[in-house]
Amino acid sequence: MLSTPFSTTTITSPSTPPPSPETVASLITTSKTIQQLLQIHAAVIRHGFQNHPIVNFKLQRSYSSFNRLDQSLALFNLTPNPNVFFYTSIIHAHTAGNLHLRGVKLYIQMISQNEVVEPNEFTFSALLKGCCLETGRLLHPHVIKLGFDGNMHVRTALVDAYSRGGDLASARQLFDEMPERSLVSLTSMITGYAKHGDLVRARALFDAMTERDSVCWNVMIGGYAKYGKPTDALTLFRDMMRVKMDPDEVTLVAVLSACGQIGSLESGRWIHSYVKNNGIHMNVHLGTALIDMYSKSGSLKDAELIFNKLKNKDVIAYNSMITAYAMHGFAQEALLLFSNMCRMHTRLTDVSFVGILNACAHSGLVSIGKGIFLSMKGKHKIEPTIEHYGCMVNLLGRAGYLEQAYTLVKNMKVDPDPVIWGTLLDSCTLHRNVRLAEEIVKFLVDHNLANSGTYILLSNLYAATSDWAGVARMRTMMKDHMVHKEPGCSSIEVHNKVHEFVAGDTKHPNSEKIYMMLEEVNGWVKDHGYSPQTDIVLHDFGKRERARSLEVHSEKLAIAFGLISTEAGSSIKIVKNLRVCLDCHEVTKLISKITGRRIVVRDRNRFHLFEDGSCSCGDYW
DNA sequence: GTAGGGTTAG
Repeated sequence: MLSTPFSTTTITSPSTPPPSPETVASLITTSKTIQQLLQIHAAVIRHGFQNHPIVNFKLQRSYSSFNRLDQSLALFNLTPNPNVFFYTSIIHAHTAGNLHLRGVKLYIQMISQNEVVEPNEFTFSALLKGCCLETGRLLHPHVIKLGFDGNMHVRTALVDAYSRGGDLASARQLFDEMPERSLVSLTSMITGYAKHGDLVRARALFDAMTERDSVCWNVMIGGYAKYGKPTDALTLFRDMMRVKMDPDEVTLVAVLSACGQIGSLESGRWIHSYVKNNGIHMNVHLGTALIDMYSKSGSLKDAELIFNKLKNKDVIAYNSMITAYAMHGFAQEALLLFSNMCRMHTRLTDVSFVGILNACAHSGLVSIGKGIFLSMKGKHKIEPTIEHYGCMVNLLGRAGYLEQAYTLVKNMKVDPDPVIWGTLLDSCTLHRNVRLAEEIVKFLVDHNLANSGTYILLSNLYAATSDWAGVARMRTMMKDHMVHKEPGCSSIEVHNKVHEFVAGDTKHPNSEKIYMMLEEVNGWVKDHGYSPQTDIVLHDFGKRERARSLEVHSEKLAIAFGLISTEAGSSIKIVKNLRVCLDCHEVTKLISKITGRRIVVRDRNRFHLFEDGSCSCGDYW
């Protein structure tokens, strides 16, 4: 008791008169720790103030601020006839803790009990904060009926509820009909657009703002980062720095995510230095974002350094590190972290399993992977999603257990997606299993699920087994059922500028030189006895496809550009949106041997480090 | 004595 100002000076000293409730109330507000607050609370009871409305109110607020909702609610329940202040505050405590249903219940209680407590505009602000769309729609008529819809805070909270919930039309109408816009209401509307991927509308509002604070910058940058526009995110971040708006942790987390997507180690390191040089607190969000950035930019070592130093690591930080190990093919390290998490009784998430199953898949650890997959539902009570099935299909298929993989797909509880069928077909090609591939393709065609990739895969398989009649059949089928698949796209960063290539791309200013380099490369690899497999397949698949039959996979273009635009001997780093194909993988190995360059390719699934003719994945990916 | 906008992983 001696450590608190309360106990030493005011309450326990026998020589001074007992404190007034007002004095106690003001002491409560100044308490810095939960321990201090508990001591003050004890003294409150000792002095018989526990029924004092203001003292109880303040105690409740303080408990809420320390996230002690249990104590908060107990005080509320002890208070006879709580007024609108007390109701509003306890509702706010619940909604701030994501317990909106209980907040609404308290609201219903206040308006339906015998002696009705009239809610005010503050009550609705509290109720609407972070609520879901349904709750917002439910409360909206109440707001109108009581005449609070003209209040700036309430109106903004409504705009926010609709806009977060995805009813952007209603949000926009409320927003447009506001008597005046504020920075906060604008940000709320922008957040709605940004969260739901309408970055054009978000940006239009953002550009029209007359004042901007860090929050709205963060929303806009974060929107770009989230919706696969990392270069836009970085460009906007540079604009932010140019106008001397200081970035905070939230900004940097978004920017790091963008750096990771691009694989831009240089920009990522710059952000890391910015954190160090500007005394920005390394919280778990920022740490996790750095781990993610470093691992996706190819530096597993830096990711590990951050992870080991990071305080208060949560499950997300662990997941990121496991994913990092998986991406780089370090299954044993991933398994070690995974078992540490299990030992600490950390509540694992679905992402933990995506990470660890991928780690197993990349190393062919079939029985361990199977065991972990089974433990998901059994021990951890997590229902596998399509992604977990995807990992298992990859694990089983790559390792040659094709029938097991196919059975798993046929029996899983979720609908298979094109990616999972693609994975399965890939495995059939790898293991030359024409029969199963045909069965799968027939299934896909019958169910209207086939895309151009499906036919190309089967066609490749026929070609690989010299079944030219099969190749011809696929050409016809492709003409009849043309469905497009995601185009391959690779990027490379040279001198702080990202260059993007799609298959067959001729848009780059240096295109001519790039194709000349490619010719040279083709000559080299032929001299090394390699003949490309894919060229024979794509001859006359209709007009569009004919243009593409001359195509070169995007990573080859990126590598060729890397070869002509970087110094001899330096590493080349490529980021690709799809998985690297067998042909490109073989060719890249040869290029690394012939040129003596290290070539790092990050594909959709993992890293490949090509060095002196071999790849870190051990040809297993 | 009570209110409105932003955060990470596949």
